[in-house]
Amino acid sequence: MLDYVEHDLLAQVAAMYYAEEMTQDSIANQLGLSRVKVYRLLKQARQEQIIQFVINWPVQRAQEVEARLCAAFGLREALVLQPGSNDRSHALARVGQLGARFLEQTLHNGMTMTVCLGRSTYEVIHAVRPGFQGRVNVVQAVGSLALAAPELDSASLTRALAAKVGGTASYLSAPMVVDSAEAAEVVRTQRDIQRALEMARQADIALVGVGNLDPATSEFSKGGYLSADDLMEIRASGGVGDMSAQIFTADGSPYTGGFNERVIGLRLDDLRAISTVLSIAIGETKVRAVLGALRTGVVDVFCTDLDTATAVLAEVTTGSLAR
Amino acid sequence: MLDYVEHDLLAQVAAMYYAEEMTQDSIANQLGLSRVKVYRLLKQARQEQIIQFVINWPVQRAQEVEARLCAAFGLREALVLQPGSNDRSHALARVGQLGARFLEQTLHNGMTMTVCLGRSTYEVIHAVRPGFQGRVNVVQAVGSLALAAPELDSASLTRALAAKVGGTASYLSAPMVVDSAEAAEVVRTQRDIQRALEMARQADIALVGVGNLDPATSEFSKGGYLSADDLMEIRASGGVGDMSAQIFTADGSPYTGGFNERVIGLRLDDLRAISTVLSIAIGETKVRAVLGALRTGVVDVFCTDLDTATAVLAEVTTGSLAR
DNA sequence: CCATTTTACGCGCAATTGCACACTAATATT
DNA sequence: AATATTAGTGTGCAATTGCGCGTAAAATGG
Repeated sequence: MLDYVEHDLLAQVAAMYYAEEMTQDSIANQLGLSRVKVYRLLKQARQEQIIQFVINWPVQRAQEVEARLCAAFGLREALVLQPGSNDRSHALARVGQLGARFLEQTLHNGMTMTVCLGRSTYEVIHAVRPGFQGRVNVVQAVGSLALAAPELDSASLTRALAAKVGGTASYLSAPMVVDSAEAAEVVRTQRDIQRALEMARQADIALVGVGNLDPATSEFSKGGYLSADDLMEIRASGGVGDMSAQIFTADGSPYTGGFNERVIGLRLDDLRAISTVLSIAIGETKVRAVLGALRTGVVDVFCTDLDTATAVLAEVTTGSLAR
Repeated sequence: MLDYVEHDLLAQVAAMYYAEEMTQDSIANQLGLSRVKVYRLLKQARQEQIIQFVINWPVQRAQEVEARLCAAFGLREALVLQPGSNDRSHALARVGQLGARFLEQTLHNGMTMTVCLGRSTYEVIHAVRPGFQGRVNVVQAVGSLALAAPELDSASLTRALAAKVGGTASYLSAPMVVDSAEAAEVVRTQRDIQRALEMARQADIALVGVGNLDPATSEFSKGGYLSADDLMEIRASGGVGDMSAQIFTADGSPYTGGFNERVIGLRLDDLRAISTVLSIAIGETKVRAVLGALRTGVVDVFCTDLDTATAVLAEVTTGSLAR
């Protein structure tokens, strides 16, 4: 964590440089530092997110599609980003912002929230603006995974979010997947684990991404927990995607092939009991996974972009459920 | 207002430059623009607040003092900024942020809010981050004033806030002060004025600054509405400060010397009826004005810095009410 | 206590940026 | 139609910034 005076200096310098558009040189003179020092402080300030660049995208939501999504899946709310005219490289970041705004609106003092893992989740948390929504208890919803990108892990995200909203972080200090259902049961009964899981179950809000089980992009395979073959087998026996590492089938029921039981984290039933489950996913490759996810009845608020939303709606109306 | 595609381009460029730290050159190449063009777009993006620099100050609130303020004046909430160790040039901006966070927490869909004028108010609005608190109706609380700094006027602030939160602006198209109480009565009965005032009275939240009546700094004298002599006379007959251009005395009662009646805007009684009046003020010169303001019973939430707060509390305990 | 590693600092130069100025196209004015 | 006016665009150069590298100070550890 950052010392108060350091933090203050970083903020000071960042304010002078960005907000007041002073040159690094004059900042250095005024504060009695060398210019290089100022340069480095600025770099650190960006790194530590002391300064954040909030971009006011011209958000256009596709309200008609939102309404159709709500109707089709019984959602409480849908947030569908109408993409910008030009490139869509920022699509995920912008959808993340959309989700972050929802969170900012919804989070209040004293609430508990629980977060899973993945890039979509990361983007949402990243887009949350520091402020004092204050005293939010952030709980890790699922065990840790040695990912290729460690900042996408559930524990990292828990920490990041807690830092942003000035709340406390509660960690689930366990691996995400263990070797057998029996081992998982043993782990789950450990006092600290049990406590963390119970806290997560009591959360007011859950933030979950939707994973597809594509060997090329799935976090499972990147983390080395499941080989491409394993994934293919799961898909062959009906799995289409996961939330919080709980795999489900195309009709939204839990996958019964024996993976879910090995996971330390919230179950689909646990999520269903949470009053506000915010789920985010975009991309052509995730359409079938999203369809399954929405059918689990777990999701209350779904956030995506127009392409994905229309693809999902197209899939559901043509009734092409065949695998 | 800004075209969607322009807005999108500005956001695009700003995102690439600031968030992704690309050089202006590479942005230009990628988007097929000249570098100078990119430079100008960036400049515009800052100007139009398409990009905003959110600085995460290490906010330390002086909770003990907050509690004492609440107790002394029956406030619902007090927000007192503990100043940073080094310079305090940013004090007002930081207090503004504190106020802005409160607003962001408090504002919800469909609410109505009303704003006055002044630098403190400006800073709060400036510090509100764009997002979709959505569909807030922002109403001008007091007529317009030809200020030295036009961006501090009630109408400008109304527009600025409405743009930020993506809501609608309702203007009170009248001068702030007219020549006589009779003229004011005539103006107030005009249909549009009446409508705007009524809407302001129904507001859920009011944002007001506290003015002192110092000829050197007061907006009144800068705007040429009151000469230094007039101000001195008002002070001599008991006026110590104003909120929403309504002057009050040291004990918090309305000033009866015949200025308030000439103002087109919310009266103190109107403000008192609003459930959340957020008031901001800092500075040694405002201590006596603040003291009076807090005694009017109008203010529900007061936001300031530690110096001002302690000075106000010192004043109230020593009982130095003498003018 | 000294050797070794780590951390912090600032010089100097190449890359990047800010901006004055000149130039062109579009629009308004006579 | 001719001319003034304005808005937009690109060139060139000075100012500013980014960062590799050598040096010194502080931490580590035997």
